[in-house]
Amino acid sequence: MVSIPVLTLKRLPQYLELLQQFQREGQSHVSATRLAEITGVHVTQVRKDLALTGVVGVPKVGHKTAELIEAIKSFLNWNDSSSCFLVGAGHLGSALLGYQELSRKGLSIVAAFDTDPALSGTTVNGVKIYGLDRFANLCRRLHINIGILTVPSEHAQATAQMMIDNGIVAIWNFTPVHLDVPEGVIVENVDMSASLAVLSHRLAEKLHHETKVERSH
Amino acid sequence: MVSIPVLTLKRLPQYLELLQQFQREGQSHVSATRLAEITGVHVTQVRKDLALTGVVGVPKVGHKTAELIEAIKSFLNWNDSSSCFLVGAGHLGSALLGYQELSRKGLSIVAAFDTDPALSGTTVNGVKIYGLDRFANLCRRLHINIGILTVPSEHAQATAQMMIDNGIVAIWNFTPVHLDVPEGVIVENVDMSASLAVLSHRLAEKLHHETKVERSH
DNA sequence: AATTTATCGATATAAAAGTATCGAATAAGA
DNA sequence: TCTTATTCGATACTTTTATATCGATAAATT
Ligand SMILES: NC(=O)c1ccc[n+]([C@@H]2O[C@H](COP(=O)([O-])OP(=O)(O)OC[C@H]3O[C@@H](n4cnc5c(N)ncnc54)[C@H](O)[C@@H]3O)[C@@H](O)[C@H]2O)c1
Ligand SMILES: NC(=O)c1ccc[n+]([C@@H]2O[C@H](COP(=O)([O-])OP(=O)(O)OC[C@H]3O[C@@H](n4cnc5c(N)ncnc54)[C@H](O)[C@@H]3O)[C@@H](O)[C@H]2O)c1
Repeated sequence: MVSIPVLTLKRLPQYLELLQQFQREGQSHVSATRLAEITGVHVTQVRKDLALTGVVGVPKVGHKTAELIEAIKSFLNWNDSSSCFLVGAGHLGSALLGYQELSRKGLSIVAAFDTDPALSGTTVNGVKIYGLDRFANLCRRLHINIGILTVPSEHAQATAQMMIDNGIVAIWNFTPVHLDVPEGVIVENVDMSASLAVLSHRLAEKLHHETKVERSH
Repeated sequence: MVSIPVLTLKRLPQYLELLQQFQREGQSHVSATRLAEITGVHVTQVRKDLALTGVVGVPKVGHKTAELIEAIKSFLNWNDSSSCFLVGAGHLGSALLGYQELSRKGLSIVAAFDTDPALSGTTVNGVKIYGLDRFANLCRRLHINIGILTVPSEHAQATAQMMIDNGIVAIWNFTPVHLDVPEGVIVENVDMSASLAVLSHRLAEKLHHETKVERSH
């Protein structure tokens, strides 16, 4: 089996976003050239990425927008939605509970869990919040295999372990903690710090450079 | 000037997180070997990454934890905090306003902006929310050059443009929209969709594989 | 004091990702 | 109908990133 480059996987949602916009605008066809121009990704790269989803384009016209959207969605398994649990309904957790788009990306949060007794029993955006004591039972009964981790950093590892112990095999980790998990368990980190690091360094570089240029005049 | 690999920049916060944990545990020294073991990054890679920050280690003992922390922070410019504005104080926006750690990563949100009149004048976690009409004036007066973008997708491009028009040169973009900006403006996307895409595909792959194995018995 | 061991840091090799080139296909215009 | 322009998709090439190797160095051990 050909393994898909991670970077391709990461670019696909970007194409998808654009394609959906094009579709709303009523454009029936889109060329790789066009996608490349807008995203800044090299044309050849776009072609390679799209090729992996199995679509074929026609010369001079490109790809059928609808077909391409379907291809990407089905490739990412974003067509039918997977149920998942969220643990840690704090600032970030409740933002995610209120994030409508998730369902369009194949993810449906069916329940949330929090240690805070004040939150227990409440509902955020239609999702009920339970105490942690309910986790094991519900998780096994509903055969949940995706967990969203938004607890404070110091509880990240223990919470991840609890998830795994109850059958969760994929963790979407929003904490900056590196999770130590058994082989076979998928951990995907949403690394805001990483992104901020790039921003900070780039900006510092830019400002520093500008100061130098100014001085030299 | 040697340009720093993006991937190095993205790994640095991960090391930093670990180092700070080690420091709390009272470990005065850390070796690249150790960091490699925990993060899963190859030792040689860790060494190269650290080397870029200018630190030097000593054989057999590694690096001084405190020194390494300082080196990374100063390299990322996370020592002194930059002021920034946040636009779009909705679900995600207010989560970020409540995110204490930001200040430890060199970022200080000094004001937020939202079109919703109900939010105008309120305070979230000590940060005041203003109407958009106040943006231009405040932005210029305070010489803000970083903007956090958390408005609904359909307003992303226009809001980004407004930021740029008022002197913002770096945008931390949480929307899935590809922003079209003038040269010189830094855009850093926090791409949750990208991350989710990797998770979804990996999981689908894993589950599919397991089903196949089961069947073959 | 000599030896072992763990680690560093430099250099070399390998793998992955990105970019360029080119022929083939197809629609639109001459 | 023939030509031209545009796009596709395959292959070759380049650059970047990751991994392996190796000598040097400093602490710990004999
Ligand atoms: N807030 C943000 O915008 C943001 C951004 C990036 C990363 N993060 C990360 O996300 C994580 C959560 O951040 P936050 O700002 O939402 O924190 P928070 O304190 O607002 O929310 C954490 C929630 O988890 C609950 N909780 C605590 N221990 C728990 C446990 N063991 N099991 C279940 N629930 C538990 C708390 O009651 C609270 O409701 C942190 O690791 C943070 O670094 C947050
Ligand atoms: N909620 C999440 O967890 C989450 C996760 C990932 C990405 N995002 C992205 O972040 C963006 C915001 O998501 P959200 O869930 O916070 O949405 P939201 O609707 O909860 O919040 C948006 C806020 O922006 C304000 N707003 C609207 N137009 C504005 C304008 N022109 N200028 C200033 N403010 C304006 C609204 O009043 C609202 O308060 C979206 O693009 C979404 O895709 C959200």
